[in-house]
This record gives sequence, C-alpha cells and structure tokens, in this order.
Amino acid sequence: MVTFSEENYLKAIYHLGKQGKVAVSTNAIAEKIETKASSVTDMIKKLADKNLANYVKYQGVSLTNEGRLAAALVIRKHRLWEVFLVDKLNFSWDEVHEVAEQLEHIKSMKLVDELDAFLSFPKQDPHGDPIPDKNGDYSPIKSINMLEIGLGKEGFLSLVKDSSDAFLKYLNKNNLALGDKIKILDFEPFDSSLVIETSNKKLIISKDVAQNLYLSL
Amino acid sequence: MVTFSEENYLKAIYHLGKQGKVAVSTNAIAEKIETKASSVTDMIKKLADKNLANYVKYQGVSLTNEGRLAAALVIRKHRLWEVFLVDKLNFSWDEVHEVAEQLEHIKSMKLVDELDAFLSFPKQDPHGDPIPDKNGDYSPIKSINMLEIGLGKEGFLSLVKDSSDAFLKYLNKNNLALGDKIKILDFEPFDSSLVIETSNKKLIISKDVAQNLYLSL
DNA sequence: TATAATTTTTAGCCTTGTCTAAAAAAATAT
DNA sequence: ATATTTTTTTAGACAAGGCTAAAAATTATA
Repeated sequence: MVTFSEENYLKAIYHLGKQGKVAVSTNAIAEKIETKASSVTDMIKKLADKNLANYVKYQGVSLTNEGRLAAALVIRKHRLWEVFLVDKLNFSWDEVHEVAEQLEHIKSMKLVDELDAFLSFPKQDPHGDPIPDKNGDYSPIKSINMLEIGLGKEGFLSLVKDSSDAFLKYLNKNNLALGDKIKILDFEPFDSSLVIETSNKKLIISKDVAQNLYLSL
Repeated sequence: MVTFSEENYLKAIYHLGKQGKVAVSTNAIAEKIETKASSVTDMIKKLADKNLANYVKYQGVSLTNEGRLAAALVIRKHRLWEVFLVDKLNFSWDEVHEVAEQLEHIKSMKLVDELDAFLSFPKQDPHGDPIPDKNGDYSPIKSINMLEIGLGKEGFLSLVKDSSDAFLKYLNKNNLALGDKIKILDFEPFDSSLVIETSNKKLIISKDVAQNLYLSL
C-alpha cells in the first residue's frame, strides 16, 4: 500500500527528474511539496525501503521502475479527473487542479479504466499535458516553445506548462485557449517579448508568458 | 476542517442514532467502524470539542445540528458517487460501496453540486436510499418491510437496507433488482420465511433476507 | 442490596508524517 | 588548501489516530 503522502512525493520526484530517471535533490523536493528538507529525507528513506526509490545519502533520489509506474498512475488519474471535471462538470481549466489533487489518490483500478472509457480515452488533459496509459507510457506531444518557433510562423496552442491559477487566469483574460490558432508577428530582442496574432487580434506577451506556451503545427 | 476520520465517525453516529438525534453507545460505534471502544471515546471528545457532537460521559453521543449537517453532506456525496458509478461507469450495485467510501471525503462544493446536476438530481442511490440535498434534508421514501406488507399484496422493490457485498450478491444470484415487481404468495410462521413471486417465478426467502427488503406500492 | 458482569473511560504506548535545532557532509570562495 | 557557506542528515519533539491493559462507572443478577 502506497499512502497519500508517499504518492505526492513520488509525483514530485517524477516531475522534477525527467520521469524520476535523474536524481533530484532533497531541497528541490522540499520546495515543490512545500515542506522541510528534513521531512523529505525521512520520506525518501521510506520510499527506498519500499523499493520505490533509489537513494544514496547526500546524492539525491531517483525512482525505481516500480516507483516510476506508481507515479505515472497517479498522474494518469490526476489528468483523467481533470478532463472529467472540464468536459462533464463545467469546471474551467483554472478550477480543476485542487480537486484533481484529491481525486488522484482514490484507489480503484476499475474506476480509472471505466473513467478513461467514459471520457473516450483522452490523450491530453485540459492544459495539453499527455495522459499516461495503464502501463505509465505516453507519447509526448510534439510541440515547440513559442520563443523558438520563428517569426511569421503559425501553429495551434497545444501545451500550457504552468498550470498555476494566476497564469491560467491571465490566459482567460486575454482569450487564449488550448487549440487556438496563433501566429508569431514580431519578436523584441530587448526583453524577448512577442507580438502574436490570435482570433484576428494583436497581443503582446512577455518572455515569462511565452516560455510557458507551446504550439503544434 | 473536518478530517477524513472524523467524517466516518459522524456518519456512524448519524446512521446508528436516527440521524444522530438519539444518543448512541460507544460500543455500538466501535462495532460499526470496526475499531476499539477506547478509540471511539477519544474521537467523541474531539467531535464534542468541535461542536459537532453532544457528549456526556457514560451516556453516549448524539449530533449537534452542525454535526448532523456535516454527516448528511458526507452521505449525500457517498450516494451521489454511487449513482455516478452505476449509471455512468458500469459498476454494479455490489461494487460501488468501497469506492464511494473514498470519494465521499473529497472536499469541493462545486464538485458535489455539478455532479448532482450531471446526474439529473437523483433522489435515490442504487440501493434505494434517499439522497440528502445541500441542506441535509430528504423526503424518506415510503416503503414497507416485506414481512409487514401482508399476504397476496404486491409492490415494487424500493429499498435494500443491507448493502453488504454478500447480500447484494445474493440478490443478483436470485435475479432481484431495485424496481422489480414482487408479490407475497405465502408466509411460513414457523421460521418467518416468505414465498414471493418475481418475474413469474416463485422464490422462497428467509426472514433474514425479507427483513432487509422494502416494497413501495 | 450486595455482588458479578458489562460498558466506558483513562493511562500509557505506537506509527505516520511533520517540525526545529544541531551536526555532518559537500560545494564554494578565498 | 583552508575557510566559509550551503545542503543534507540526524536527533528529538509533537499531533492525529489507533491500540492494550487497567481502573471506574453502570447495569444486571442473585
């Protein structure tokens, strides 16, 4: 049995370390989970005892295959629930995170699989992140960061990396949604800001914004 | 904040004591929750401290209005999720309990209300139990226990009191489902068993079974 | 009514997950 | 190469929720 808390640590290590393949520092985990480094050390030991993590003192943690699968399945649940909330229960994409954070810990194979089917086997969540399958695998969506796509090019908004409330509300305010057709009109080298065209309107976005938006062609 | 564990105690007191209005004994709660009496005493004190329960040493517990509402809202969630699982995710009525037991603790007003709407505001769960509204109120379904309905009478199976796995599987095996038309053919005073007719077949049911089945006219 | 049996509470301990403060190791700077 | 800073770990404590064993209160019985 993997506890609620252990699942949160697995997720953090998975996200911070390229699916948990790269060793992650104690402090990085502490910051992500908003806890203290000492608590992280304690938990890491438990994960290692349960064969979910590889841990060498003072050298960070990575995930074992077993740990990586466990993490991927939690992420699978999180993202499926997000789709459910948006598609079926009229949640907007900035409202789903907190609730999905709770729902992701519900234990029932059948529930996850039936939910997946009920939602017609979605491949991405409402922010464009890929949904792992039952084996924890997913095909990463090929998308290019807005800052790298090049002047005059256009594409469709396919991934929003930062799913914080503040950022999603900013996108709502500026009428930017997943799937929108976007054209890069100009690049300002001084501050790396971009001028883009979306639904026939010009919009200036800062580097900080552009860094979190990805397009597919 | 009401914890996961506190919610389970509130539910138990609610169910054992006529919506928590009648004082319930420590042992009764312990048995229901499958824990020890000493643990119950501890928790009861916490509930009383939080103004959710009325507690007098050695004289049992009842719920305050606040506690009763909290309990009813957990039960509301439990039963709505059961409807969701059966109606939308192809669960059978003997598979829902364990999962609903987890889902009932998810905290989100919007989630519950949207789920309610998504399910078209159901009034009963898959076992025929009434679903409380947002204020914790519900109109009890008028149904009569099979042992009391009288010879030759007929009605529709409207409530299954025992939702244990074993009992629901027994009903499945004998092709008894909610809404089925049932006629009382004979009563055997020796052991209080009944002969009933359902979908043109005769069936003998024991007192233990009949006690848990209710009909509406 | 006195005694026995049962129920409930108390006291003390355990585990999980967290924290602070101090010690140890590693990384950085002089 | 040594000293300083940062990171990580250890040690000890705490709250929640549970348990066992013993004490106290209540209820049942003779």
